[in-house]
Amino acid sequence: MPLRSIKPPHETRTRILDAAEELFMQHGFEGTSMRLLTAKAGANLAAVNYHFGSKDALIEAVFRRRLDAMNAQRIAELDRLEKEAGGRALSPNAIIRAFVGVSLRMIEDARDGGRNFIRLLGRTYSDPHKPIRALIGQLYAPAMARFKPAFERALPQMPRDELIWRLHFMFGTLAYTIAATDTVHLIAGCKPEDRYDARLLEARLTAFLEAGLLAPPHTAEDVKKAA
Amino acid sequence: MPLRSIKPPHETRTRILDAAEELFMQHGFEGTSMRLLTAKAGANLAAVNYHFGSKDALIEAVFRRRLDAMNAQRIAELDRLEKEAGGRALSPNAIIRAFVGVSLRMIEDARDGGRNFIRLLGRTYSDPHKPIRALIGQLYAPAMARFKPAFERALPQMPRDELIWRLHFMFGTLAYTIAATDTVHLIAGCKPEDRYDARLLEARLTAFLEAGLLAPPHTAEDVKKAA
DNA sequence: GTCTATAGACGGATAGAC
DNA sequence: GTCTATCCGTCTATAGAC
Repeated sequence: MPLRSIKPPHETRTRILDAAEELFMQHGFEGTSMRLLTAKAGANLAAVNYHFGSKDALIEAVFRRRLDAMNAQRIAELDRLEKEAGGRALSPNAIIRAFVGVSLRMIEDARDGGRNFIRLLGRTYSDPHKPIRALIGQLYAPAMARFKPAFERALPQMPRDELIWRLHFMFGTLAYTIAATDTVHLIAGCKPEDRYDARLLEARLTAFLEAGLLAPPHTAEDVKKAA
Repeated sequence: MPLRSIKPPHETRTRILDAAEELFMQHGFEGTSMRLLTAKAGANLAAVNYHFGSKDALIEAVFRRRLDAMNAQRIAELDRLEKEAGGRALSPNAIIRAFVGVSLRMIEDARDGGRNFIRLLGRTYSDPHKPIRALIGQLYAPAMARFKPAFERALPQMPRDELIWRLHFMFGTLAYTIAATDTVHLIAGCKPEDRYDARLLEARLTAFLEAGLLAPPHTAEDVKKAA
């Protein structure tokens, strides 16, 4: 058995990606220097350029590593549900769970750093930087193309533009929840005990999102009241 | 009438704050240099340190300028509603509108730059940087202290921990909505026409939030399903 | 209050030895 | 693949003239 270097748990490339997830989450992309990052990864400063080419390419690699797998998991889950249902339409509740469950379960995944990534992802949704937006949009496209028709089928009576906005709101609630779950104390005054119990959080969030998705449509009067 | 400098519409201090809102929104705090910022403001590089002391102090001033007024407006609106209602409890719908309306109306306010601030605010909610979090929490505290009891009174039957989570979700939906309203096309595939009609957006968002707030509580079975 | 000039630290990226 | 050394640009902040 060959001697292994002192460095692992993982290879340099992997350690850099792990460090990047944590530091980008904490300090943002521009606020994270390659010096700090490589130091945290136990790698040399030049290693980022050797393995990824540039800082920007590293950022892209960070998202590709996880998002493709996450969205594949969502689609597989939806496939499974539809197969189980035979020809019957799925409930909105089940479709919501298939989407949000993947993210929420990662909150608990402290072992391999999924928790860092999911929080990074949550804060990146509200980053207006164009290349980032384009990348995120591209990586989500397959899942969106699969879930939107599923919701349309589950809610055939809902106007399409209303549905789009409600999916948008749901997406936003999820994004904020995964980015800022540890700020509930802003509202509570103290931290609830269950904040990292993914199953309880999924039940709470799904109840909220399902009700919002199925809300009665707004009326012309509601629009007038908003003056 | 004395000759005015070529520089105004506003004073240097104001122009710096306006430029800061726009650039911080676009590039984040760390991604915005004082060189670019003062250039955009038509001011000298040294002006930031003269007027604010440091970059960090400028960041704080950017939030103080708007948030105190916004939250005072929210509280005044709630005062007015309660006075109108005499002793009767307010509807959750009305309380929600009093809170979200202030933010949503600013989305349309391109004239004095409120739109830039509101988008900056939306993305700052998911910034984990501790001093920023502390500042935001501090500036929101008076409004939170006023709105939480109002919701509790409107929903006396709802368990307190459930209410806290639902307020948290509502806060998050609003944050994402104001930060990323121009990304609906991610879901839609094309941009809806009404994205900047504040009244329509308020009606849509309020319908969603009210339903989520009033959702039936999750059951023990829901938690089990989330495995 | 506004300017120029500059200090002094830090940024990403690369060349070239091993 | 990994290292050291270094180029060169940018950063915040300040000193001091006007």
